[in-house]
Amino acid sequence: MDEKRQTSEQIAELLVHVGRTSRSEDSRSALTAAQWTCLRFFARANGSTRTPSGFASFQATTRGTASQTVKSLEKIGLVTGTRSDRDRRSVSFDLTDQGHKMLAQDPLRDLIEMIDTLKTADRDRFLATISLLASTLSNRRGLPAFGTCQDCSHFGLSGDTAYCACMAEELAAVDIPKLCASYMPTPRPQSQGDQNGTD
Amino acid sequence: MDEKRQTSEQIAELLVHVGRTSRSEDSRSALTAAQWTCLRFFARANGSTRTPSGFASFQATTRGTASQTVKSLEKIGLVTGTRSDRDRRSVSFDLTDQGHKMLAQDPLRDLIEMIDTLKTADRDRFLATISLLASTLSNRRGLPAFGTCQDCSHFGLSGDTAYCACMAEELAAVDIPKLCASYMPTPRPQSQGDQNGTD
DNA sequence: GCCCTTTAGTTTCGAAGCGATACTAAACTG
DNA sequence: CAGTTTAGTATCGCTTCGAAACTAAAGGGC
Repeated sequence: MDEKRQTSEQIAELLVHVGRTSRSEDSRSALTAAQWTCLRFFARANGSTRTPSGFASFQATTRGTASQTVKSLEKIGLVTGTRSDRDRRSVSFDLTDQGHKMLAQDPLRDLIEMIDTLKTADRDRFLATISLLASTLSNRRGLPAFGTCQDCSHFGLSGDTAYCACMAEELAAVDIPKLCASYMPTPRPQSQGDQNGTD
Repeated sequence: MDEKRQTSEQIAELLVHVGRTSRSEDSRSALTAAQWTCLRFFARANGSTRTPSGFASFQATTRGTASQTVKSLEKIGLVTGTRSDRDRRSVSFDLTDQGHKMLAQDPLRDLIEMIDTLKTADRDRFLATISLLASTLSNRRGLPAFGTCQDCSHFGLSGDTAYCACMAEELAAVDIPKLCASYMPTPRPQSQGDQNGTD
């Protein structure tokens, strides 16, 4: 009983600790933690989501702060913005070549490589648990969930073209595995499909 | 192939995200993230470790910064410091009653309760994986490891009294499950470090 | 068509956190 | 008993972030 509680505390603290130390190795990192997160986010979010507002809600910060972060990345040439045609207020950002080059030096690489060395089964279980924690946490906090289009309840296939019911439009193939701010989790029937391929 | 890499990236980002959103719910939290971490640390570290220096190395920050954080907690009455008799330079901090009361509202509670609801097997596996990640990460970064006395290689039992080979003294029962800055992982089969105990 | 509200994005300002530096005092070294 | 190391503190300046005010575009109702 108290044993359980202590284990949970330990896990929580380790989670925070690992997250914290992974974000920006020391302060001699090329970018700040917020800048890295933004760069990563823009690399992984779909067109209508990689905007200042999208990043603001992803980071649970204000639009003003998010705008500053984006602007700083634009100033050093890592991202470029283009105004949307459908909505002339909206600006969508893309990584430049330099941006991609910088992303290759993401301090998170250390952690990622370390996770890569885990056994496949361990990694999958770990992913399942942390996903659960993340989604439960964010909707307990009232924060919007972020997920990929392919996992979204707005997602549909008619023939061989993907479709987003939320945008009410066709979905480019490249956007299917990307993050979307309008993500709605599909009611899921508990995970199955074990793959017993060990690493 | 690339599937694996993508899973690892996803895990790493979720880790950072969960850590980040758990640390301080918004900014209307009573304390800052650093203050919460300090309070938590002082609640869990043993007498010779819950000092400004101990917290500094735990947080991988400077002693100056750590000192400020501690001072701010002292000013609002959550911790009190007492000078050590053995070393008159050193100050050990304890939580006051108010400090314990505050800790009960730790924003990390949310996450802890959530982890409590996991199945025991899942929780244990999760702990094993994240512990591995945390320790690998910290010694890749050259950061000192923190662990409990009972898991430490300096720990010993002679009869029914616990003993710390590092401090060269008896260990109070209450300190056995606590964090120590002088923690040395017990040699796992394969690790070959210098056993030069003095630092 | 026109007004009113909402939303995307930006700018400015003030507060707070943190790192660097310099300092005091106590403990070790030889 | 000098010289060095270590614990802790105080100060300064930079950076970051949130709050609030603002512009401009879109939507809604009539």
